Amino acid sequence: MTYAKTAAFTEEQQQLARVAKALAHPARVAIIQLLASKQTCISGDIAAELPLSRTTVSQHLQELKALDLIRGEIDGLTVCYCLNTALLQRVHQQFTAFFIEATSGAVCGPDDACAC
Amino acid sequence: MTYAKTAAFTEEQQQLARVAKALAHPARVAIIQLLASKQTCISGDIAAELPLSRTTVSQHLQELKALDLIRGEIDGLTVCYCLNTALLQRVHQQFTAFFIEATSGAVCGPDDACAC
DNA sequence: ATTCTATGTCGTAAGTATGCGACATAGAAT
DNA sequence: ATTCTATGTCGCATACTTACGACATAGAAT
Repeated sequence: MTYAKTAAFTEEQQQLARVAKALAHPARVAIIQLLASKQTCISGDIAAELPLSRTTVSQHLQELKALDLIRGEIDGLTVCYCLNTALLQRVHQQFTAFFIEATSGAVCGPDDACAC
Repeated sequence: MTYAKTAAFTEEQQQLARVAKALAHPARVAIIQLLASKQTCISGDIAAELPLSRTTVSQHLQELKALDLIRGEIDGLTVCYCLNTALLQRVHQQFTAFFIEATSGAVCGPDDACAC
């Protein structure tokens, strides 16, 4: 039974890790940036703008959609994706809280040394 | 030749993805939180506080160290880890820039609808 | 010198991610 | 009705991650 000690951590830690995982591939970062830049929620044009096959892009989209970071709406033949900005704002707050917690402590030596 | 389209994305996207990947496991989130909470940069005590074997924790530590997010300093028999707060601050800024970019655009319908 | 202890590395097993071609589906166009 | 087109799903190959026991190393303690 490898893989799956995840449950042993706090929900907060799991949530942060889950979102981090969604951002852990440049294609998904690129997709979010694309959706943010275009006013229109482009659909399969996303695939055309990325150096990946349509299939692979579709999978990345599903991963983002599974976390509800993006949403898709069918419009006839095409599908229209857009960012869930409300969720993204909440996630931003979570990350900020984490980083503030992480950077508020004792500082390491500026070069390479621990402050032990 | 699977795996490795990474190079086709911008350095910025790759960098964000790299760090996100480091945070993409609750154990590593927990490690950073632990190091932030303890004043002393504890070493193998980290392993004792996590529900994972010493080996596995060591691997997670190496991953964080590889990105320079944490630093280790040998002190006799024990090793003393601490956060690289300067880097963490820079990373925080990168994430913030990304999230602001992502949340500044057109907002989705509050319920479920795209604004296409 | 020998033993003890804290860490790290190796090897392995099993799960997961990445990437894509081929197929399926379903609306649009003719 | 048939064909075209935009998407999604399946299955596969390969690579990476996670997790851990067993071994290696190296300083401390006796």
